[in-house]
Amino acid sequence: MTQYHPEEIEPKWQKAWADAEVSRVDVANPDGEKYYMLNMFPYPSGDLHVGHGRNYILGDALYRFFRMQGRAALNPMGWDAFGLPAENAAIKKGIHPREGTLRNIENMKRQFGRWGILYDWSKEIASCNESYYKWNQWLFIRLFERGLAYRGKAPVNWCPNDQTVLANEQVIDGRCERCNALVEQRELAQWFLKITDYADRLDAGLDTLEHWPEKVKVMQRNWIGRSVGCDVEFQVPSLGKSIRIFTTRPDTIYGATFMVLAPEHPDVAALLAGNPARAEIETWIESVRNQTNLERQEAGKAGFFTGKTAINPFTNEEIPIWLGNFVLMQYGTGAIMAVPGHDERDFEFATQYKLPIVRVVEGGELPYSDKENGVCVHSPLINGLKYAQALPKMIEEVERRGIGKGMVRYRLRDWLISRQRYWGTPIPMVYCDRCGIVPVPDDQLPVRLPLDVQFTGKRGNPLEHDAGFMNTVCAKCGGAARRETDTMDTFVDSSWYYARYISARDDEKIFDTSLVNRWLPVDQYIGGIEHAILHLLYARFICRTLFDMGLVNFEEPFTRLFNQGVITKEGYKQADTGAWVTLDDVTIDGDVITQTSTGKRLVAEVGKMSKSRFNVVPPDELIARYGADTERVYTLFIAPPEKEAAWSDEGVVGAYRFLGRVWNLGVQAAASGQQADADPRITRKMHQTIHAVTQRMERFEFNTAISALMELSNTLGENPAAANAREAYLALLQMLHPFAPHITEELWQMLGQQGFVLTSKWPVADPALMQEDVVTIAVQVNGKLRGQVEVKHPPQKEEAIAAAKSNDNVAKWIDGKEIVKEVYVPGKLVNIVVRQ
RNA sequence: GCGAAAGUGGCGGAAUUGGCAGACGCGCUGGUCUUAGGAGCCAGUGGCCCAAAGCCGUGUGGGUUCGAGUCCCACCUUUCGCACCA
Repeated sequence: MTQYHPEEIEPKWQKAWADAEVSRVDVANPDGEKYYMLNMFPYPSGDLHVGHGRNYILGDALYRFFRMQGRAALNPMGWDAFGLPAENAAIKKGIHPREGTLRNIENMKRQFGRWGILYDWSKEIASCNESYYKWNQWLFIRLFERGLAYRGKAPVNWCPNDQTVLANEQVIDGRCERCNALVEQRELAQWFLKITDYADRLDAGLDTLEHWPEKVKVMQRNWIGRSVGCDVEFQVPSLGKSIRIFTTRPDTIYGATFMVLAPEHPDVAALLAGNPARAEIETWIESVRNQTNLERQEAGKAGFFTGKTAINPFTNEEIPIWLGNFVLMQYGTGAIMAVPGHDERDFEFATQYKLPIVRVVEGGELPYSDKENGVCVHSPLINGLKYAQALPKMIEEVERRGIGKGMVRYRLRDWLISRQRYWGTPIPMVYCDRCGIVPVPDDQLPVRLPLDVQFTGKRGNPLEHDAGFMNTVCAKCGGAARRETDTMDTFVDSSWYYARYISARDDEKIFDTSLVNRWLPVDQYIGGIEHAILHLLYARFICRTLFDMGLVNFEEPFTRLFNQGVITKEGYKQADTGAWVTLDDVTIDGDVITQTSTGKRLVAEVGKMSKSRFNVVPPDELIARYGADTERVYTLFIAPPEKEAAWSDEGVVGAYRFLGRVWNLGVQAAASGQQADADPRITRKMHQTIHAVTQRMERFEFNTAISALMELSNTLGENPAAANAREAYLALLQMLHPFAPHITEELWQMLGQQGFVLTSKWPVADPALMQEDVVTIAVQVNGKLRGQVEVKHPPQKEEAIAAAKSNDNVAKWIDGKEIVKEVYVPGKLVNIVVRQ
């Protein structure tokens, strides 16, 4: 009997699919109803492990399923190819970022191929290629023209030793990860995209995303942080001006007993004039300035009285103006009215500094901030009202008096896209002494990244030392000018790539609007939860700007979103130092785990696969031993795909055995054919399985879809020579194909079928044939299971109850007792209730 | 602290609307084939006494119901997200 040799058949079918260009889609003339599915394009880090595989295998299984369902499925892939790691490798190992990146891309493409994943490579894109980043630059200029790209000041992490800007992840405990120097904060002029202009639309749009995980929408909503309230001016007589505050609770304004400003507030200097403690306060302000928000919070609330007062416009009382470390300059106006009776933070501050606390809302213990039930008191204009009525009334009054207006504010800040880095899209702007900031004209795009540069890791961005790049002429006046040396955040690259796939080779325009409108939005987007906020929010933002430019006719780029869970595996670390240990250095003896080389005690910890934990499972070895089909089946069988799942080396064997059994059934069927009589169990099981698997595929229940296929295979194994086994076996191959594409193609061919399984038509279940002719009914007495009876299909109530009562064991429990009630659940259960 | 999700055999996990808890697989036990088995095949496998019968059993405690893993209330644990945003 022929043995199952995955290493022989897998390359064969990978080549056959490639030769037949099975995954290529003609977007202008699709063959069927479009289905655009997309895996988030990866950063080409070089080596994929089985944890990464989950994402891509899942996508490929869906892709194959939808194709077999007759959809024109598009499944493109590309590379998020710019970014810091490649530049770090250039500094550390002397490999040019481009060279390293291209090499990694080649390897990852090879790995995708070995997994049997079908992408339409004719549409491949890599963000580091000119043909892509040219359009990134083009898009940036369009945003600039619309006032959505602007320059502003922002602090950066600066390493004084290396003379360079550091990303947050390069700062470890406040020090440079490379040279260990203390990192400073520096203010630099940088490019921003005005995402805040779209805050309201991005927030409202979330409500239309029915097929997104609730979790992701909540995270985005929190990030946008929409708050409705109003601004109010408080007069400061000693300064002869007013200070503006923002509040979401103008209904509590009668309870505002003091005011607090952020230490960075512009009026602080004037307010401190004449304060005897001024020097001390200024020292404090300086120390707070150097703290991050987190450090401020950990320090606890602190503040100082400025010595000046403001007038509460509703009580007309003088209230003290304080400075406080808990008030943030970046939000609202950097100043608040403090209502300690009805705000926990204000309450804490007031208690600490013995400031007056008054109640203006009745309903509970102070601080009381319940907006649902609280009722206003001591607030002449709104007494007796609840928040819902008091809020509009107070806003109206504030506006009538001309001391403020209703406001909606957001926590969302503008998107800082400047990176003082080489390996990214150059921002296509020029600084001219005469004309100021001038965009590079479209016909001069792309602004190319020079390839011949030195990577030292010192003196900042290599582009700043490249005279050929820096020096240019102004497009407006023709005079000498200097190029922008900042490059773009790679999230810009990924904010619109899903549209570029449709026109990946178009050199004339960013994409073909009519084709993009035909294929987008993406029907199914698949990726990790780590992109729940930034990538997905930026993509939604840029999509809206494209909509406003008339380039697309939809505002939401991704109709359905799926976040796969991570794959974990146990790693081992030293109990005392916490240092991770390689697997080959671990000795396990019952519950005692020791490090072989040192004899130290180790502890096992299950976590995400990563090189630093030495717990990655490389697919190459696994595939060499069991084949890609086994890895695919196991990966999808291991757990529901959205859940975290622990990889088990033993578990893989189960998938391998299953495929081995499917193989043996096929070999048997091909050799002997079917001589025995048709087995009605097989036909029933086949239709039941088709029904179950189809439904489970649609619901992403791959683990139970596979278990249904195992059941069908087990049923076939009980009677492989039945005359109807072949038909059921072919259906099994088709349904197994999305999970195990290679073995199913081989067996399909072995059984003399024409064409690919991939291009065959997904089987359809006949409900009439699913029906069992004998129905097993569970019998309970007083809700406890006491027996089972069989009745003919279709089951009748009277018949079922009569059969139940005549069951020996059941009779034992009801004899001589009064029957109170007989419950019948059609086709499933009888419950006889007797008086005890 | 706030918000969300989840707690089921030794393990991963099944169980549309409340209706036979533990499908499927791993592991384990026994058998079989074998020079050999970390391969294959067959059987068994929630706990309590070997079996039958029975009793117990889905984080804990209550409740609703003929019937609860599923619904309601309170609590415990874990994971994730947010965390001075006025």
